[in-house]
Amino acid sequence: MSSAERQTAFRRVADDLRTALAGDSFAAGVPLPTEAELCDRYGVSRQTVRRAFQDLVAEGLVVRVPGRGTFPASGDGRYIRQLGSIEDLMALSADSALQVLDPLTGSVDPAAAGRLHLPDDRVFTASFVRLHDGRPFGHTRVHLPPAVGRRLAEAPELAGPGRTSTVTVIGLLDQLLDEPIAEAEQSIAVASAPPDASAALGLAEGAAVLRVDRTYLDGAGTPVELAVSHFHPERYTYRVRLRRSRPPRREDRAP
Amino acid sequence: MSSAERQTAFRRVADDLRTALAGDSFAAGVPLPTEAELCDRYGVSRQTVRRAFQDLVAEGLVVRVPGRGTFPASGDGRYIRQLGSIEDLMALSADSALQVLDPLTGSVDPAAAGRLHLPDDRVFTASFVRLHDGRPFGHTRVHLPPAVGRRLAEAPELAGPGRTSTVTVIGLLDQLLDEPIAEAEQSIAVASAPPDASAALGLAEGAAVLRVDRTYLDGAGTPVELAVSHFHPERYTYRVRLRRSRPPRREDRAP
DNA sequence: CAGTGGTCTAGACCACCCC
DNA sequence: GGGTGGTCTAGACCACTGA
Repeated sequence: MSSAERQTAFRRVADDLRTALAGDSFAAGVPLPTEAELCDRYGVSRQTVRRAFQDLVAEGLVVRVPGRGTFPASGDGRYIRQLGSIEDLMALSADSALQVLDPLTGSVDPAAAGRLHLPDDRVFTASFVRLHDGRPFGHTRVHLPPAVGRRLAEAPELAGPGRTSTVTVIGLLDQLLDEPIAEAEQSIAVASAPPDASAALGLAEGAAVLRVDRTYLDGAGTPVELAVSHFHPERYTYRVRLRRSRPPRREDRAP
Repeated sequence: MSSAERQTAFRRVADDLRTALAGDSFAAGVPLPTEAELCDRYGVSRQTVRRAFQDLVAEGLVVRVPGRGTFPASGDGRYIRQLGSIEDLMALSADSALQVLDPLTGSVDPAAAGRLHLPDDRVFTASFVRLHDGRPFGHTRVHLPPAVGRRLAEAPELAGPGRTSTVTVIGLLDQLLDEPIAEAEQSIAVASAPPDASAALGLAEGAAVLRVDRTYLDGAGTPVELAVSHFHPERYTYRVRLRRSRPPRREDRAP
Protein backbone atom coordinates (compact mmCIF):
# COMPACT_ATOMS: atom_id res chain seq x y z
CA MET A 1 0.00 0.00 0.00
CA SER A 2 1.99 2.87 1.35
CA SER A 3 1.19 6.51 0.94
CA ALA A 4 1.13 8.20 -2.39
CA GLU A 5 3.20 11.14 -1.19
CA ARG A 6 6.41 10.60 0.62
CA GLN A 7 8.20 13.86 0.56
CA THR A 8 10.96 13.11 2.98
CA ALA A 9 13.28 10.21 3.58
CA PHE A 10 12.36 9.70 7.21
CA ARG A 11 8.68 9.68 6.31
CA ARG A 12 9.28 7.00 3.77
CA VAL A 13 11.03 4.83 6.30
CA ALA A 14 8.31 5.46 8.89
CA ASP A 15 5.52 4.74 6.40
CA ASP A 16 7.07 1.46 5.38
CA LEU A 17 7.55 0.38 8.97
CA ARG A 18 4.02 1.40 9.82
CA THR A 19 2.47 -0.69 7.10
CA ALA A 20 4.77 -3.58 7.96
CA LEU A 21 3.63 -3.32 11.57
CA ALA A 22 0.00 -3.22 10.51
CA GLY A 23 0.46 -6.43 8.58
CA ASP A 24 1.72 -9.53 10.28
CA SER A 25 5.30 -8.92 9.30
CA PHE A 26 6.50 -8.59 12.87
CA ALA A 27 5.55 -11.11 15.53
CA ALA A 28 4.89 -9.83 19.02
CA GLY A 29 8.26 -10.38 20.72
CA VAL A 30 10.43 -10.19 17.63
CA PRO A 31 12.54 -7.07 17.26
CA LEU A 32 12.22 -4.81 14.25
CA PRO A 33 15.22 -4.22 12.00
CA THR A 34 18.00 -2.35 13.75
CA GLU A 35 18.95 1.19 12.91
CA ALA A 36 22.08 0.01 11.17
CA GLU A 37 20.16 -2.40 8.99
CA LEU A 38 17.63 0.23 7.97
CA CYS A 39 20.45 2.64 7.15
CA ASP A 40 21.79 0.08 4.72
CA ARG A 41 18.43 -0.88 3.29
CA TYR A 42 17.34 2.68 2.54
CA GLY A 43 20.73 4.21 2.01
CA VAL A 44 20.14 6.92 4.57
CA SER A 45 21.99 8.15 7.59
CA ARG A 46 21.36 6.92 11.07
CA GLN A 47 19.72 10.16 12.18
CA THR A 48 17.17 9.79 9.44
CA VAL A 49 16.24 6.33 10.63
CA ARG A 50 16.06 7.62 14.18
CA ARG A 51 13.75 10.40 13.06
CA ALA A 52 11.43 7.80 11.58
CA PHE A 53 11.41 5.73 14.77
CA GLN A 54 10.69 8.86 16.73
CA ASP A 55 7.30 9.15 15.05
CA LEU A 56 6.50 5.51 15.58
CA VAL A 57 7.32 5.80 19.28
CA ALA A 58 5.16 8.91 19.56
CA GLU A 59 2.30 7.04 17.91
CA GLY A 60 2.66 4.21 20.37
CA LEU A 61 3.41 1.68 17.68
CA VAL A 62 6.82 0.51 18.90
CA VAL A 63 8.84 0.37 22.08
CA ARG A 64 12.58 0.91 22.00
CA VAL A 65 14.82 -0.67 24.62
CA PRO A 66 18.48 0.39 24.85
CA GLY A 67 20.78 -2.51 24.33
CA ARG A 68 18.03 -4.83 23.17
CA GLY A 69 16.18 -3.46 20.20
CA THR A 70 12.90 -2.10 18.90
CA PHE A 71 9.69 -4.05 19.42
CA PRO A 72 6.07 -3.82 18.29
CA ALA A 73 4.09 -2.14 21.07
CA SER A 74 0.62 -3.55 21.44
CA GLY A 75 0.60 -6.19 18.79
CA ASP A 76 -3.10 -6.74 18.30
CA GLY A 77 -3.07 -4.90 15.01
CA ARG A 78 -5.54 -2.22 15.93
CA TYR A 79 -5.38 1.16 14.36
CA ILE A 80 -4.00 3.39 17.04
CA ARG A 81 -3.64 7.10 16.77
CA GLN A 82 -2.63 9.76 19.20
CA LEU A 83 -5.38 12.32 19.15
CA GLY A 84 -4.53 15.09 21.54
CA SER A 85 -5.04 18.15 19.39
CA ILE A 86 -6.87 19.32 16.34
CA GLU A 87 -3.69 19.01 14.35
CA ASP A 88 -3.74 15.32 15.16
CA LEU A 89 -7.22 15.01 13.73
CA MET A 90 -6.21 16.81 10.56
CA ALA A 91 -3.17 14.60 10.17
CA LEU A 92 -5.27 11.51 10.58
CA SER A 93 -4.98 10.88 6.91
CA ALA A 94 -1.26 10.16 6.99
CA ASP A 95 -1.69 6.42 7.17
CA SER A 96 -5.34 5.90 6.44
CA ALA A 97 -7.57 6.43 3.43
CA LEU A 98 -10.98 7.98 3.00
CA GLN A 99 -13.48 6.35 0.66
CA VAL A 100 -16.65 8.20 -0.21
CA LEU A 101 -19.93 6.31 0.14
CA ASP A 102 -22.40 9.16 -0.34
CA PRO A 103 -21.04 12.38 -1.77
CA LEU A 104 -21.73 15.69 -0.14
CA THR A 105 -25.28 16.80 -0.94
CA GLY A 106 -27.97 18.91 0.60
CA SER A 107 -30.52 17.19 2.80
CA VAL A 108 -32.90 17.83 5.65
CA ASP A 109 -31.87 16.63 9.06
CA PRO A 110 -33.39 18.42 12.04
CA ALA A 111 -31.18 16.67 14.57
CA ALA A 112 -27.93 17.52 12.83
CA ALA A 113 -29.08 21.04 12.03
CA GLY A 114 -29.92 21.58 15.66
CA ARG A 115 -26.51 20.46 16.81
CA LEU A 116 -24.93 22.87 14.34
CA HIS A 117 -27.13 25.68 15.68
CA LEU A 118 -28.62 26.32 12.27
CA PRO A 119 -31.74 28.42 11.72
CA ASP A 120 -33.56 25.74 9.75
CA ASP A 121 -33.28 22.00 9.11
CA ARG A 122 -31.20 22.05 5.95
CA VAL A 123 -27.66 20.71 6.10
CA PHE A 124 -25.13 19.22 3.71
CA THR A 125 -24.34 15.60 4.46
CA ALA A 126 -21.79 13.05 3.27
CA SER A 127 -20.79 9.63 4.46
CA PHE A 128 -17.59 7.67 3.99
CA VAL A 129 -15.45 4.93 5.42
CA ARG A 130 -11.89 5.12 6.65
CA LEU A 131 -9.56 2.35 5.61
CA HIS A 132 -6.32 1.20 7.10
CA ASP A 133 -4.36 -1.36 5.16
CA GLY A 134 -7.31 -1.71 2.82
CA ARG A 135 -9.72 -2.70 5.56
CA PRO A 136 -12.49 -0.44 6.83
CA PHE A 137 -12.18 0.51 10.47
CA GLY A 138 -14.56 3.42 10.73
CA HIS A 139 -17.73 4.85 9.19
CA THR A 140 -18.40 8.57 9.37
CA ARG A 141 -21.35 10.75 8.58
CA VAL A 142 -20.47 14.41 8.24
CA HIS A 143 -22.90 17.31 8.45
CA LEU A 144 -22.08 20.85 7.37
CA PRO A 145 -23.94 24.14 7.28
CA PRO A 146 -25.29 24.72 3.74
CA ALA A 147 -23.05 27.76 3.20
CA VAL A 148 -19.83 25.81 3.59
CA GLY A 149 -21.33 22.57 2.37
CA ARG A 150 -22.03 24.03 -1.05
CA ARG A 151 -18.46 25.17 -1.46
CA LEU A 152 -16.93 21.95 -0.14
CA ALA A 153 -19.11 19.89 -2.45
CA GLU A 154 -16.90 21.08 -5.28
CA ALA A 155 -13.85 19.41 -3.79
CA PRO A 156 -12.96 16.51 -6.07
CA GLU A 157 -12.07 14.30 -3.10
CA LEU A 158 -15.70 14.28 -1.97
CA ALA A 159 -17.27 14.36 -5.41
CA GLY A 160 -18.42 10.89 -6.35
CA PRO A 161 -19.18 7.63 -4.57
CA GLY A 162 -16.21 5.31 -4.47
CA ARG A 163 -13.64 8.11 -4.59
CA THR A 164 -10.63 7.32 -2.44
CA SER A 165 -8.18 9.86 -1.10
CA THR A 166 -6.11 10.58 1.95
CA VAL A 167 -7.69 13.82 3.03
CA THR A 168 -9.71 14.67 6.09
CA VAL A 169 -12.90 16.68 5.77
CA ILE A 170 -11.71 18.90 8.54
CA GLY A 171 -8.48 19.55 6.68
CA LEU A 172 -10.32 20.55 3.49
CA LEU A 173 -12.68 22.68 5.51
CA ASP A 174 -9.91 24.51 7.28
CA GLN A 175 -8.39 25.65 4.01
CA LEU A 176 -11.74 26.82 2.78
CA LEU A 177 -12.98 28.80 5.73
CA ASP A 178 -12.14 32.43 6.28
CA GLU A 179 -11.83 31.83 9.95
CA PRO A 180 -9.77 28.76 10.84
CA ILE A 181 -11.03 25.95 13.00
CA ALA A 182 -10.08 26.55 16.58
CA GLU A 183 -11.75 23.96 18.75
CA ALA A 184 -13.45 20.62 18.73
CA GLU A 185 -15.81 19.05 21.18
CA GLN A 186 -15.70 15.34 21.27
CA SER A 187 -17.65 12.63 22.99
CA ILE A 188 -16.88 8.94 23.00
CA ALA A 189 -19.25 6.19 23.96
CA VAL A 190 -20.33 2.65 23.21
CA ALA A 191 -23.27 2.38 20.84
CA SER A 192 -25.07 -0.05 18.57
CA ALA A 193 -23.99 0.18 14.99
CA PRO A 194 -26.65 1.75 12.76
CA PRO A 195 -27.41 -0.09 9.51
CA ASP A 196 -25.14 1.92 7.23
CA ALA A 197 -22.19 1.71 9.62
CA SER A 198 -22.54 -2.00 10.31
CA ALA A 199 -22.78 -2.71 6.60
CA ALA A 200 -19.70 -0.64 5.85
CA LEU A 201 -17.68 -2.26 8.61
CA GLY A 202 -18.82 -5.82 7.97
CA LEU A 203 -20.56 -6.13 11.33
CA ALA A 204 -23.94 -7.48 12.32
CA GLU A 205 -26.55 -4.78 12.63
CA GLY A 206 -26.70 -3.50 16.17
CA ALA A 207 -23.21 -4.76 17.03
CA ALA A 208 -21.45 -2.80 19.74
CA VAL A 209 -19.11 -0.17 18.29
CA LEU A 210 -17.20 2.87 19.45
CA ARG A 211 -19.18 5.97 18.65
CA VAL A 212 -17.34 9.28 18.43
CA ASP A 213 -19.17 12.57 17.92
CA ARG A 214 -17.12 15.60 17.06
CA THR A 215 -18.29 19.16 16.68
CA TYR A 216 -15.77 21.54 15.21
CA LEU A 217 -15.95 25.21 16.05
CA ASP A 218 -14.31 28.21 14.45
CA GLY A 219 -12.64 30.97 16.40
CA ALA A 220 -15.95 32.65 17.10
CA GLY A 221 -17.38 29.49 18.61
CA THR A 222 -19.66 28.85 15.65
CA PRO A 223 -20.09 25.15 14.83
CA VAL A 224 -18.84 24.42 11.32
CA GLU A 225 -18.89 20.63 11.19
CA LEU A 226 -20.54 17.74 12.95
CA ALA A 227 -19.02 14.31 12.41
CA VAL A 228 -20.55 11.14 13.81
CA SER A 229 -18.25 8.16 13.50
CA HIS A 230 -18.68 4.51 14.35
CA PHE A 231 -15.53 2.46 14.72
CA HIS A 232 -15.01 -1.25 14.41
CA PRO A 233 -14.54 -2.50 17.98
CA GLU A 234 -11.62 -4.73 17.12
CA ARG A 235 -9.82 -2.46 14.71
CA TYR A 236 -9.71 0.84 16.48
CA THR A 237 -8.43 2.23 19.72
CA TYR A 238 -8.60 5.85 20.70
CA ARG A 239 -5.53 7.05 22.44
CA VAL A 240 -4.74 10.29 24.22
CA ARG A 241 -1.77 11.46 26.13
CA LEU A 242 -2.67 13.76 28.93
CA ARG A 243 -0.30 16.23 30.44
CA ARG A 244 -0.28 18.38 33.45
CA SER A 245 -1.00 21.96 32.63
CA ARG A 246 2.11 23.12 34.37
CA PRO A 247 5.20 21.10 33.74
CA PRO A 248 6.03 19.79 37.19
CA ARG A 249 9.32 20.94 38.63
CA ARG A 250 10.67 19.96 41.93
CA GLU A 251 10.86 23.55 43.08
CA ASP A 252 7.23 24.47 42.73
CA ARG A 253 5.64 21.64 44.61
CA ALA A 254 5.45 23.30 47.95
CA PRO A 255 1.99 24.56 48.93
CA MET B 1 19.97 25.83 41.63
CA SER B 2 17.91 24.44 38.85
CA SER B 3 16.90 20.87 38.41
CA ALA B 4 18.69 18.29 40.47
CA GLU B 5 19.69 16.19 37.54
CA ARG B 6 20.35 17.33 34.06
CA GLN B 7 21.97 14.37 32.47
CA THR B 8 21.91 15.55 28.91
CA ALA B 9 22.55 18.78 27.10
CA PHE B 10 19.24 18.88 25.27
CA ARG B 11 17.41 18.29 28.54
CA ARG B 12 19.15 21.22 30.11
CA VAL B 13 18.13 23.47 27.26
CA ALA B 14 14.57 22.19 27.35
CA ASP B 15 14.32 22.58 31.12
CA ASP B 16 15.50 26.15 30.99
CA LEU B 17 13.06 27.02 28.24
CA ARG B 18 10.24 25.32 30.10
CA THR B 19 10.79 27.28 33.27
CA ALA B 20 11.15 30.46 31.25
CA LEU B 21 7.84 29.70 29.56
CA ALA B 22 6.19 28.92 32.88
CA GLY B 23 7.18 32.35 34.09
CA ASP B 24 6.13 35.33 32.07
CA SER B 25 9.47 35.68 30.37
CA PHE B 26 7.92 35.31 26.94
CA ALA B 27 4.94 37.41 26.00
CA ALA B 28 2.38 35.82 23.74
CA GLY B 29 3.25 36.51 20.13
CA VAL B 30 6.88 37.23 20.85
CA PRO B 31 9.19 34.61 19.40
CA LEU B 32 11.51 32.57 21.58
CA PRO B 33 15.26 32.68 20.98
CA THR B 34 16.21 31.19 17.65
CA GLU B 35 18.10 27.95 17.27
CA ALA B 36 21.25 29.80 16.34
CA GLU B 37 21.09 31.97 19.41
CA LEU B 38 20.57 29.03 21.73
CA CYS B 39 23.48 27.22 20.10
CA ASP B 40 25.68 30.15 21.04
CA ARG B 41 24.26 30.61 24.49
CA TYR B 42 24.67 26.98 25.51
CA GLY B 43 27.62 26.12 23.35
CA VAL B 44 25.89 23.15 21.78
CA SER B 45 25.19 22.06 18.25
CA ARG B 46 22.06 22.88 16.40
CA GLN B 47 20.73 19.33 16.55
CA THR B 48 20.89 19.47 20.30
CA VAL B 49 18.81 22.60 20.41
CA ARG B 50 16.39 21.05 17.96
CA ARG B 51 16.11 17.99 20.17
CA ALA B 52 15.13 20.25 23.06
CA PHE B 53 12.48 22.05 21.01
CA GLN B 54 11.14 18.73 19.90
CA ASP B 55 10.10 17.92 23.47
CA LEU B 56 8.53 21.31 23.95
CA VAL B 57 6.51 20.90 20.78
CA ALA B 58 5.40 17.44 21.86
CA GLU B 59 4.33 18.89 25.19
CA GLY B 60 2.29 21.52 23.44
CA LEU B 61 4.24 24.38 24.99
CA VAL B 62 5.49 26.00 21.81
CA VAL B 63 4.58 26.21 18.15
CA ARG B 64 7.25 26.40 15.51
CA VAL B 65 6.63 28.13 12.20
CA PRO B 66 9.15 27.73 9.36
CA GLY B 67 10.56 31.02 8.29
CA ARG B 68 9.08 32.91 11.22
CA GLY B 69 10.20 31.48 14.49
CA THR B 70 9.15 29.67 17.65
CA PHE B 71 6.26 30.95 19.73
CA PRO B 72 4.62 30.16 23.06
CA ALA B 73 1.62 27.96 22.36
CA SER B 74 -0.74 29.35 24.94
CA GLY B 75 -1.46 32.21 22.62
CA ASP B 76 -3.65 34.83 24.21
CA GLY B 77 -2.74 34.03 27.75
CA ARG B 78 -6.37 34.05 28.76
CA TYR B 79 -6.78 30.67 27.18
CA ILE B 80 -6.39 27.70 29.39
CA ARG B 81 -3.62 25.62 28.02
CA GLN B 82 -4.97 22.17 27.68
CA LEU B 83 -8.34 20.81 28.54
CA GLY B 84 -8.44 17.11 28.94
CA SER B 85 -5.63 17.45 31.40
CA ILE B 86 -4.57 15.35 34.33
CA GLU B 87 -6.16 17.86 36.63
CA ASP B 88 -9.49 16.89 35.12
CA LEU B 89 -8.92 13.29 36.08
CA MET B 90 -7.96 14.22 39.60
CA ALA B 91 -11.07 16.33 39.95
CA LEU B 92 -13.24 13.51 38.68
CA SER B 93 -14.47 12.97 42.19
CA ALA B 94 -16.53 16.15 42.30
CA ASP B 95 -19.84 14.54 41.53
CA SER B 96 -19.07 10.87 41.84
CA ALA B 97 -18.18 8.53 44.66
CA LEU B 98 -15.65 5.77 44.96
CA GLN B 99 -16.64 2.54 46.70
CA VAL B 100 -13.96 0.00 47.49
CA LEU B 101 -14.59 -3.58 46.45
CA ASP B 102 -11.20 -5.12 47.12
CA PRO B 103 -8.79 -3.06 49.24
CA LEU B 104 -5.26 -2.43 48.13
CA THR B 105 -3.16 -5.56 48.70
CA GLY B 106 -0.09 -7.19 47.26
CA SER B 107 -0.59 -9.71 44.49
CA VAL B 108 1.17 -11.31 41.55
CA ASP B 109 0.15 -10.14 38.11
CA PRO B 110 2.72 -10.53 35.34
CA ALA B 111 0.68 -8.57 32.80
CA ALA B 112 0.18 -5.56 35.04
CA ALA B 113 3.77 -5.70 36.28
CA GLY B 114 4.99 -5.70 32.72
CA ARG B 115 2.97 -2.65 31.82
CA LEU B 116 4.39 -0.86 34.85
CA HIS B 117 7.92 -1.84 33.75
CA LEU B 118 8.56 -3.61 37.04
CA PRO B 119 11.48 -5.98 37.53
CA ASP B 120 9.31 -8.83 38.83
CA ASP B 121 5.65 -9.82 38.83
CA ARG B 122 4.59 -8.35 42.16
CA VAL B 123 2.19 -5.45 42.20
CA PHE B 124 -0.36 -3.92 44.58
CA THR B 125 -3.90 -4.16 43.32
CA ALA B 126 -7.27 -2.75 44.35
CA SER B 127 -10.66 -2.66 42.72
CA PHE B 128 -13.59 -0.34 43.19
CA VAL B 129 -16.70 1.03 41.56
CA ARG B 130 -17.57 4.62 40.79
CA LEU B 131 -21.07 5.74 41.60
CA HIS B 132 -23.13 8.61 40.34
CA ASP B 133 -26.45 9.25 42.01
CA GLY B 134 -25.94 6.03 43.91
CA ARG B 135 -25.73 3.93 40.78
CA PRO B 136 -22.50 2.30 39.59
CA PHE B 137 -21.27 3.53 36.22
CA GLY B 138 -17.70 2.27 36.21
CA HIS B 139 -15.53 -0.51 37.59
CA THR B 140 -11.80 0.07 37.98
CA ARG B 141 -8.89 -2.15 38.79
CA VAL B 142 -5.80 -0.27 39.86
CA HIS B 143 -2.26 -1.63 39.88
CA LEU B 144 0.67 0.04 41.64
CA PRO B 145 4.35 -0.73 42.08
CA PRO B 146 4.86 -2.39 45.49
CA ALA B 147 6.91 0.53 46.82
CA VAL B 148 4.07 3.03 46.47
CA GLY B 149 1.35 0.44 46.93
CA ARG B 150 2.52 -0.33 50.45
CA ARG B 151 2.35 3.30 51.45
CA LEU B 152 -0.97 3.96 49.77
CA ALA B 153 -2.51 0.92 51.44
CA GLU B 154 -2.47 2.92 54.67
CA ALA B 155 -4.85 5.51 53.24
CA PRO B 156 -8.16 5.09 55.08
CA GLU B 157 -10.13 5.70 51.89
CA LEU B 158 -8.81 2.49 50.38
CA ALA B 159 -8.68 0.48 53.57
CA GLY B 160 -11.67 -1.82 53.76
CA PRO B 161 -14.25 -3.25 51.38
CA GLY B 162 -17.39 -1.16 51.20
CA ARG B 163 -15.65 2.09 52.12
CA THR B 164 -17.08 5.02 50.21
CA SER B 165 -15.33 8.33 49.60
CA THR B 166 -14.94 10.96 46.94
CA VAL B 167 -11.23 10.66 46.30
CA THR B 168 -9.35 9.53 43.24
CA VAL B 169 -6.48 7.11 43.53
CA ILE B 170 -4.40 9.36 41.36
CA GLY B 171 -5.09 12.28 43.65
CA LEU B 172 -3.96 10.35 46.71
CA LEU B 173 -0.94 9.11 44.86
CA ASP B 174 0.13 12.54 43.73
CA GLN B 175 0.31 13.80 47.30
CA LEU B 176 2.32 10.79 48.35
CA LEU B 177 4.98 10.66 45.67
CA ASP B 178 8.23 12.58 45.85
CA GLU B 179 8.02 13.31 42.18
CA PRO B 180 4.61 14.52 41.01
CA ILE B 181 2.63 12.86 38.29
CA ALA B 182 3.36 14.51 35.00
CA GLU B 183 1.71 12.53 32.24
CA ALA B 184 -0.90 9.93 31.54
CA GLU B 185 -1.36 7.68 28.57
CA GLN B 186 -4.88 6.72 27.91
CA SER B 187 -6.47 4.33 25.48
CA ILE B 188 -10.17 3.90 24.91
CA ALA B 189 -11.82 0.97 23.20
CA VAL B 190 -14.85 -1.25 23.19
CA ALA B 191 -14.45 -4.50 25.12
CA SER B 192 -16.42 -7.31 26.68
CA ALA B 193 -17.03 -6.83 30.36
CA PRO B 194 -14.98 -9.22 32.49
CA PRO B 195 -16.88 -11.05 35.25
CA ASP B 196 -16.05 -8.68 38.11
CA ALA B 197 -16.91 -5.59 36.10
CA SER B 198 -20.17 -6.95 34.71
CA ALA B 199 -21.23 -8.02 38.19
CA ALA B 200 -20.42 -4.62 39.66
CA LEU B 201 -22.24 -2.77 36.89
CA GLY B 202 -25.26 -5.04 36.76
CA LEU B 203 -24.55 -6.19 33.22
CA ALA B 204 -24.56 -9.59 31.61
CA GLU B 205 -21.14 -11.16 31.48
CA GLY B 206 -19.44 -10.31 28.22
CA ALA B 207 -21.64 -7.29 27.58
CA ALA B 208 -20.04 -4.57 25.49
CA VAL B 209 -18.55 -1.82 27.65
CA LEU B 210 -16.22 1.12 27.27
CA ARG B 211 -12.75 0.09 28.37
CA VAL B 212 -10.31 2.78 29.39
CA ASP B 213 -6.69 2.00 30.22
CA ARG B 214 -4.65 4.72 31.85
CA THR B 215 -0.97 4.63 32.66
CA TYR B 216 0.26 7.47 34.83
CA LEU B 217 3.88 8.53 34.61
CA ASP B 218 5.98 10.71 36.85
CA GLY B 219 8.30 13.41 35.60
CA ALA B 220 11.03 10.92 34.83
CA GLY B 221 8.69 8.87 32.66
CA THR B 222 8.44 6.06 35.21
CA PRO B 223 5.01 4.43 35.31
CA VAL B 224 3.46 4.80 38.76
CA GLU B 225 -0.08 3.59 38.24
CA LEU B 226 -2.03 1.46 35.84
CA ALA B 227 -5.81 1.74 35.94
CA VAL B 228 -8.09 -0.44 33.86
CA SER B 229 -11.68 0.74 33.91
CA HIS B 230 -14.85 -0.64 32.38
CA PHE B 231 -17.76 1.74 32.03
CA HIS B 232 -21.45 1.04 31.73
CA PRO B 233 -22.34 1.71 28.08
CA GLU B 234 -25.48 3.63 28.92
CA ARG B 235 -24.22 5.60 31.87
CA TYR B 236 -20.94 6.98 30.73
CA THR B 237 -19.61 9.11 27.93
CA TYR B 238 -16.07 10.29 27.64
CA ARG B 239 -15.84 13.94 26.64
CA VAL B 240 -12.83 15.87 25.52
CA ARG B 241 -12.40 19.30 24.14
CA LEU B 242 -9.56 19.70 21.72
CA ARG B 243 -7.95 23.00 21.03
CA ARG B 244 -5.79 24.11 18.24
CA SER B 245 -2.27 25.20 18.95
CA ARG B 246 -2.57 28.36 16.98
CA PRO B 247 0.54 29.90 15.48
CA PRO B 248 0.37 33.65 15.75
CA ARG B 249 -0.64 35.40 12.57
CA ARG B 250 0.97 38.39 11.06
CA GLU B 251 -1.85 40.67 12.11
CA ASP B 252 -2.02 39.89 15.76
CA ARG B 253 1.33 40.97 16.96
CA ALA B 254 1.38 44.07 19.01
CA PRO B 255 -1.29 44.56 21.66
C1' DC C 1 17.87 39.68 0.58
C1' DA C 2 19.18 37.67 5.21
C1' DG C 3 17.05 34.85 8.63
C1' DT C 4 14.08 31.11 10.07
C1' DG C 5 13.02 26.35 10.83
C1' DG C 6 13.03 21.38 8.25
C1' DT C 7 15.84 17.90 6.59
C1' DC C 8 20.02 15.23 6.01
C1' DT C 9 24.86 13.37 6.35
C1' DA C 10 28.99 11.03 8.31
C1' DG C 11 31.28 10.73 11.56
C1' DA C 12 31.79 10.09 17.17
C1' DC C 13 31.37 8.46 22.23
C1' DC C 14 28.53 6.40 25.73
C1' DA C 15 25.54 3.05 28.72
C1' DC C 16 23.46 -0.84 28.43
C1' DC C 17 22.32 -5.80 27.21
C1' DC C 18 23.40 -10.41 26.02
C1' DC C 19 26.52 -13.96 24.92
C1' DG D 1 33.07 -8.22 23.18
C1' DG D 2 29.94 -7.11 19.81
C1' DG D 3 25.57 -5.22 19.19
C1' DT D 4 21.85 -2.15 20.61
C1' DG D 5 19.81 2.35 21.14
C1' DG D 6 20.84 7.42 23.27
C1' DT D 7 23.35 11.44 22.61
C1' DC D 8 26.15 14.83 20.21
C1' DT D 9 28.86 17.45 16.63
C1' DA D 10 29.82 20.31 12.49
C1' DG D 11 28.99 20.78 8.61
C1' DA D 12 25.24 21.08 4.40
C1' DC D 13 21.05 22.25 1.30
C1' DC D 14 16.25 23.50 1.10
C1' DA D 15 11.56 26.19 1.42
C1' DC D 16 9.73 29.60 3.38
C1' DT D 17 9.14 34.26 5.66
C1' DG D 18 9.93 38.96 6.21
C1' DA D 19 11.73 43.54 5.25
